[in-house]
Amino acid sequence: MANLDSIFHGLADPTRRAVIARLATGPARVSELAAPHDMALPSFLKHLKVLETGGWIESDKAGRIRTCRLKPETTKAAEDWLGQQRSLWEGRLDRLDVFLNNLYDEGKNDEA
Amino acid sequence: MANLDSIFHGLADPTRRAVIARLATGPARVSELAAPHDMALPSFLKHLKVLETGGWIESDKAGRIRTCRLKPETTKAAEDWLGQQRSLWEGRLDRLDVFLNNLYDEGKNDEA
DNA sequence: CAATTAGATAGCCATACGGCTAAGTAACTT
DNA sequence: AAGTTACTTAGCCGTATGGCTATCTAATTG
Repeated sequence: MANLDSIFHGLADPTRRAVIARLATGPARVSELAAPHDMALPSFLKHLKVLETGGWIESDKAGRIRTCRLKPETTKAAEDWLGQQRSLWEGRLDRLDVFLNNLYDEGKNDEA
Repeated sequence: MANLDSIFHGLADPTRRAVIARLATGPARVSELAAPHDMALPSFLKHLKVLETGGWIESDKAGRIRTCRLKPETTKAAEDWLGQQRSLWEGRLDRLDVFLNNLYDEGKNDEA
């Protein structure tokens, strides 16, 4: 599995996110992926390379056609990391909740 | 809201992810955030700046102490984008499912 | 076989990134 | 008032990024 640095670096560019979104709907050849993007092919190929390094895509070549497809498990790695932060955060809210409930309970004790 | 480029760029570095993870457990001052990281303070401050640009953190200063806290809504922006790709992908699987079911139904027609 | 197509590679360029040191400022502490 | 603390700013340095053109190879097509 690619490391988180290269996974997130893959997402930090609109061209690359567009490629991922396109490939999420199914495989495509290089020229088809490149077509919507107003840049020279070698520039675009660098983006594909970054996506490959990040574990977002894989490809193989038949004749002169290279077909790329998404590796959707990489999405999971990214989502997992974000989810862990969320649970840290929500755990914190939980503890705040406990804290506030304790305050409330103490208030009730004061009333008694 | 920060754009997706800067949001994901914020995550593409281990120091910055560690800061986010730390802040997910609660606010902290700059020196406290910097302590675990073996780098000069100005280098570390650049990372904080990247996180601020990416909408991951905000801060304010009381006396000479700057306190940073997480902006957890930014996690949502990142998760939302990933979720959209997932639903594209899963939508594709759904359509594949429909396709396979159609094949199966046609098979039944052949039997009849 | 000649021409075209699909992609790959090499290398140039400007800017961004991620590290550093040195020096500055503002706020406590003594 | 002097010293220390907590950042802050300026600026240098090497590498990475993201764009380009020119050129190359391999596979089809005519």
